Amino acid sequence: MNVLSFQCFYQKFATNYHIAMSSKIKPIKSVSLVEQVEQRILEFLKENRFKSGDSLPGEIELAENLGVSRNIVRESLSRLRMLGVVESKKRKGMFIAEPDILSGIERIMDPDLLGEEAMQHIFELRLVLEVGMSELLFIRKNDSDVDNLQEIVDREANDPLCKTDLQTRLAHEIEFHSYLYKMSGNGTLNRFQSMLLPVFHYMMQQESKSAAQPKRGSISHNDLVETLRSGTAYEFRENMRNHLTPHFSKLS
Amino acid sequence: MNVLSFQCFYQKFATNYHIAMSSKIKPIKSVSLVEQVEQRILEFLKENRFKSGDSLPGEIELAENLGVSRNIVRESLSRLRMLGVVESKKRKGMFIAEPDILSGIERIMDPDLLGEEAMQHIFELRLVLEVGMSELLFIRKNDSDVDNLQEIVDREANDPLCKTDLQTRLAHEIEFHSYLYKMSGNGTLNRFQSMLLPVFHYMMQQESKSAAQPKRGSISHNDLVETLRSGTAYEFRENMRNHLTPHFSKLS
DNA sequence: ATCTAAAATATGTCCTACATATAAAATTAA
DNA sequence: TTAATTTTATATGTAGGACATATTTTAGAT
Repeated sequence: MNVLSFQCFYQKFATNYHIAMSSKIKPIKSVSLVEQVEQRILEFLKENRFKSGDSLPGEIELAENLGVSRNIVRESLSRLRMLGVVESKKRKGMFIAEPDILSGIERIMDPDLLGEEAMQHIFELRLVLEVGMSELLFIRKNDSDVDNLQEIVDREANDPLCKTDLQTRLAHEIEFHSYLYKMSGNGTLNRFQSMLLPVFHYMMQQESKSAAQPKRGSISHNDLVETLRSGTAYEFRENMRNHLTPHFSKLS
Repeated sequence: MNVLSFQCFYQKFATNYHIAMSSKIKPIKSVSLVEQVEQRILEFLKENRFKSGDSLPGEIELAENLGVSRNIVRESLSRLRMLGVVESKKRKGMFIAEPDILSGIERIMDPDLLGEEAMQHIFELRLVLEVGMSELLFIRKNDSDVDNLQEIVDREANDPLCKTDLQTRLAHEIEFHSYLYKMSGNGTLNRFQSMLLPVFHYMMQQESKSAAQPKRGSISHNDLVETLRSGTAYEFRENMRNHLTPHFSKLS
């Protein structure tokens, strides 16, 4: 299917150059043309429900009908391309694609970019996810998963550096928990966790630096594996909560 | 602090117009200049740790030193602006800002844009969050929160339409659960949930359409409020899990 | 009919010019 | 001298034209 008739889409955009503000006070931030066009295109794509693969009008046609320069349209499309909403091929044109929920997050999930508050939120989010994830794990776990997890735990237990080196301990910690996300069978959740690692790593170091008490919960990784093998989702949830107690106890 | 000395940043970018592929096979997707520049700028911002508010070089200077046109730089910066990594003022130039983790998601969280798999992942994610959220609620709840929640539940119980109209039932359902996120004290989590609503709404309608059995768990909203008032985080977690049983039971 | 070469086309990139807003400087008024 | 006002300088915002590049389609040759 090809996208035709953009009439409703184009309506009176070319005439209204500036944002309309009938009787209201002037807004603080005047929205740039790029943002307006971006929103306009997004709304259009939402209203008419295009299938992935449908083709869009060319940039020039869009620009002419919207009454803006091709540059503006290109900047808007560049943003949508980043989000995965559209794709473009050299001579074919632009197509609808299925957006990637995490493509935006992926770019900015970094301790050197995010603020302290955002990182705190993310760290809490991680705790929430790991406790709430239990049900998914029990629905989708299989024997080889548990075996692999057991192997990870054994490697950790036999690593002599684990007692002394924080980095080593962190690496094992991350490997274990990462595998849980993988087992969840939820690709988005799994990818999110892997993106979250730098922030997680940063927060853990901060934590160990300030408190100087890397006290662990009474539930070990090994206990968790055992619960996963022969326990219930309900038990695993509470054990995970217990395992994460050192982190929960720092919240306020 | 002003950003000076971009030497390391600019290094041999102007010379290498195309991506280097020394001995490897040609990649499937040749990365566009915009993406390269976007990545380069992001890396630069990560490596040197700028405070929010630091000023960046102007577009023209960036373009010249990177060996690309101003258009390319502008498209890249437009993306970063969308993510909230940078902000720009008319005569001042561009500044570092604290990125918004959810700005990308906000734009695409729509049933008409996302694919079925993505929506399934998001729906599962919602279940995970609400079960895992319990601890945050008990850490941050206060009396007025519980009262407000009780009021929401009472309104639901006294709404006669609740028995017959699916939309009404959904509205109450959403109001209740939304308030829980608000109570979590985690702004990012709360905003995420509000963005998630359209997808949630869509999935619930799909569910009620297919199964025609809107059977509820044995735990009601009223039970959850009571648990929140005088129970423990542990009890609330399990009650919430029970409340969501109709949804969990459809997973595979 | 098959393979090959040329043309057509939409995106990708570059360039120049001007519009616009606003901080900073210069000027005038009190 | 100080305060208010006007002017100027500057970086982003927008416009439009030109060419590069890749790839589909068409035309042509074997």
